[in-house]
Amino acid sequence: MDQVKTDPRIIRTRKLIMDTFIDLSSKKEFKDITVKDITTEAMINRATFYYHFEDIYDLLDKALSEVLLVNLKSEEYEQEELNEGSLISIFKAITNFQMSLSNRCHRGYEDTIARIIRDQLEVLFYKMLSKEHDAKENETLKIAAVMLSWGLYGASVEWRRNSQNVTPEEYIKSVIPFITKGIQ
Amino acid sequence: MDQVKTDPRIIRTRKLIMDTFIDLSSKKEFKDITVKDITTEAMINRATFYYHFEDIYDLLDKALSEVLLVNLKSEEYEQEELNEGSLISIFKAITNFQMSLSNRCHRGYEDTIARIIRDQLEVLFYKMLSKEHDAKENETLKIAAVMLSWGLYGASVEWRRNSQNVTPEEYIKSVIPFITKGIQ
DNA sequence: ATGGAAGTGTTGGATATCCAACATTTCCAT
DNA sequence: ATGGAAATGTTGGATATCCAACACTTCCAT
Repeated sequence: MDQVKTDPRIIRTRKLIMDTFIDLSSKKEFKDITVKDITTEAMINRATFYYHFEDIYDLLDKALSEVLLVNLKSEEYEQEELNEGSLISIFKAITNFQMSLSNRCHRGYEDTIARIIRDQLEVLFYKMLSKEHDAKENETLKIAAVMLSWGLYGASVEWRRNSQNVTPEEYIKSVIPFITKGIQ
Repeated sequence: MDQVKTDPRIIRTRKLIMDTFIDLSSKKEFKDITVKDITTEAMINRATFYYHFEDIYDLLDKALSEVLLVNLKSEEYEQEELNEGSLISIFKAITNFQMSLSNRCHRGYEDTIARIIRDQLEVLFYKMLSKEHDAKENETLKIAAVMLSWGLYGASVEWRRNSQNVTPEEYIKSVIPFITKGIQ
């Protein structure tokens, strides 16, 4: 996969920072977390933080992406077809992730988080679509991926707001034919 | 206390190595643990191991000392007098430590471990004795510390072998007058 | 408004850790 | 016994991390 393996110090330090950040996130709101908080708690130098991340928003971005990736178990999906089964489990992963976030007070950063989720979904959908379609449809596939990611994300927001009385699976299942077979 | 604070990287790495070692010790016998095992598990470079420890015996030495120190809560005792109360709790610490070790298969290394325990005790006793006696008795105090450490250690071995039906406290309590007031 | 305390990013030189390579020793199957 | 595989220590150069210092911004008590 990776031609050059990354220095173990880098893996160690990034994990330390991210874990500490996620840990702190469950105790404080994001806006009250400073870079110094993280670095002292993680026992790494503040300068080292800036060696790995541009700023604290960059960390938020990467930390959430990582957590979401775990939920999405991306490598597995990339092997799969884009059908009813995989769509349902992706949707469940999204709602799971959002529910887990809601315990961790990131109030005021919904926009950032939403963008991160959609970015991840878009990449994933694009990969899956590419496997089943010709390369010359490239631009079309990208747009399709964008629409799918916004669409599924929007559905998850709607579900969280109004429909938690039904399971995510039930919620999304009925509309899947419109995705796979089109609105006709 | 420490005039120069030690580099956080050193603290981090030593802890990683020691924790990994103690962890491995509960799964394998000491003689089957290699330096490579430890370093790969701890995700640090083998060369780094030799930067901190002479060899694996040096690690055993330092790791056990550290664990024992925690049991002895050394700083606290150093404040205290050498009387019935402190002797009892030190004895309890020793037996505690030995019982915790016996779960961790260090078979064949009793001698090394015994030496480490006695060394630690000797240092502690010497400090406590020095506080209550004149500096010019120095050499005598050192010998007394040696005898106390061997004596208490020996008692703990005996207790472990033959007398686990009584508590360590009961076991040692009766003989304490011989220590504090002499055999007369 | 103003000054000071705390947070942010950045820098250069010091130090710890990594890595690959090497010679040596230990182990053990044949 | 012998040869090869694995473990041990060691080394030099590359890289990540530390630290102290700096200029700059943000906040907020007076």
